Amino acid sequence: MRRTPVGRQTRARGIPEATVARLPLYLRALTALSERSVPTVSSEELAAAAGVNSAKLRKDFSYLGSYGTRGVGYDVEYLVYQISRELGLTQDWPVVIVGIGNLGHALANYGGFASRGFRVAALLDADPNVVGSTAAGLPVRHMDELESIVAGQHVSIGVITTPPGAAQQVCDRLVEAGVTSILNFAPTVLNVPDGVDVRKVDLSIELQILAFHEQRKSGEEPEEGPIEEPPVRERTPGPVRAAAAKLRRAAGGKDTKGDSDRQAVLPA
Amino acid sequence: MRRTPVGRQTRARGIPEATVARLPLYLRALTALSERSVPTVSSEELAAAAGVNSAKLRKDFSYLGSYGTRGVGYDVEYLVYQISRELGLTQDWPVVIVGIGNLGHALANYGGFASRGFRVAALLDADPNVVGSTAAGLPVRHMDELESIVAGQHVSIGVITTPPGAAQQVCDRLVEAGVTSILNFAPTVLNVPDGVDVRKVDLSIELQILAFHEQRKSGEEPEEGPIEEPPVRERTPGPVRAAAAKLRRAAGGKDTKGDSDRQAVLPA
DNA sequence: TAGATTGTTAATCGATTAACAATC
DNA sequence: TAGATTGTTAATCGATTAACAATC
Repeated sequence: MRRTPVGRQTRARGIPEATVARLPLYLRALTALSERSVPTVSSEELAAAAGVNSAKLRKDFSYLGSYGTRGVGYDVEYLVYQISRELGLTQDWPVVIVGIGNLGHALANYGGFASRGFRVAALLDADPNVVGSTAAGLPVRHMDELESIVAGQHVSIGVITTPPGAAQQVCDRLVEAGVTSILNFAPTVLNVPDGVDVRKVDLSIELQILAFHEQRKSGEEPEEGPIEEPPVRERTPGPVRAAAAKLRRAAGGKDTKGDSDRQAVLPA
Repeated sequence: MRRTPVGRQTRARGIPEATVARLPLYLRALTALSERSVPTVSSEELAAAAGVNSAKLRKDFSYLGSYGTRGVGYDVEYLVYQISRELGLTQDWPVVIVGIGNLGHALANYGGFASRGFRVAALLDADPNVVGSTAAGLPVRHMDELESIVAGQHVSIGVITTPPGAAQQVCDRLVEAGVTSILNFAPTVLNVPDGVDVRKVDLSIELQILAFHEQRKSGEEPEEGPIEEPPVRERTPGPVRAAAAKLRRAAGGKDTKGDSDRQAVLPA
């Protein structure tokens, strides 16, 4: 366990992860208020804008310090600054994107990137046909340059948008080169040494979670197959694969969903 | 609170959200094992492949039922089927993608989409210049067709990849048309009625969370400015905006990071 | 039977929430 | 002062984890 020193003055270190994950949401809402020149905001209003409840917001802010004024609310600009600083956004974060396919392209063009301290230091790809093209005005450079770019530009954050098969290998090279934070879009579990953070963004997982809940909305219980035979449970493992796969394919045809009314969220 | 009936036979309903979110990870690891024709796997092995610890995995599986064999492990094919069914992946999920910019394009081409029951029913865009082009072999259709497509193809899942300004409006139309699950890539908080699920994928938020931890790794405490004056706390809100913004810009220049050794994860 | 591994219990930890005293 | 709203407390809830009895 890494132990960070306790704050010298007021605040104790150790902001809960759940709070850290919400700070960007608050910051976004505050930035919108700031652009509308709103001077102050209450926890109730800000919470509504960020999509959380106000008790949670106040608790979250209490980890940062006492930045509000009782009876009044929070000063928008002041809070924007405090949260930005807490998140480390008052400094510049050069980022490399590895794998310039469709997704890498999309990310390179993503506006929100530059807006908050993040700067695309380089786009990298292993494919000679891609290297030399440009994306978002930047040249795509060859993977061979990874190490020198990371070292030369002090890059500590890498984004992986390669095919899944290449992700671990790319990750290893990034870490070896000195990157200590990785945002992984490839559907792969990455193994990294201690001290390296990995976060993942996974479309497929998100869709599957939605499907889980959707299935329940349409009134379907996935427990036992309603009419069809439930797949035979093979107690003795061994040559059961083919049979099980067959069962799975057969079960794939089942679909009571097409009949249900799309509008009815909770049909009887 | 929605109350689902208790399972008729063995299992009680109500799988914890944290467990649901991990089922796709297990499924992916199991699918890889299945492709390698591995017949059985222990909780220890599977947990390692999925990047969790084995106690958690066994607890998770215990919510689904008793699908393992003591002393042996889990039958890979059988478990693939059970988890697929639990997640609702044994049925077909038509999906619409709204907003065919860089990201929408990338998603349309995403292979993992089709692999697990999800099928792109339509690509939609409001821009006449984009409508009629093709992405991933599918024609981009106009937003006007949204309602008829959702109704006609029983679409219950929508993916929003529009600019942030259009997201809520698109969301409203999707919900009105009958969509009850939304995956939102736009950096906007979406308001939806009860019964509609929203999940969000937000690059900017993920990067900010990484930056937070990265800042701590480089030994920097964001508490009080080390040398610079901490920004003046204006107690009386009002015309403080300009001053605070100025302070914020000034503080942006501060950067002790460039000096630190990229390799040293925990410098003293 | 002996060895292996699951499924479950119980303890612990972290996050959420309502309520309200403090205070502007 | 009266009204409003923060910051904090304490209760509750949900998730994680180690340990081990059950059992293949």
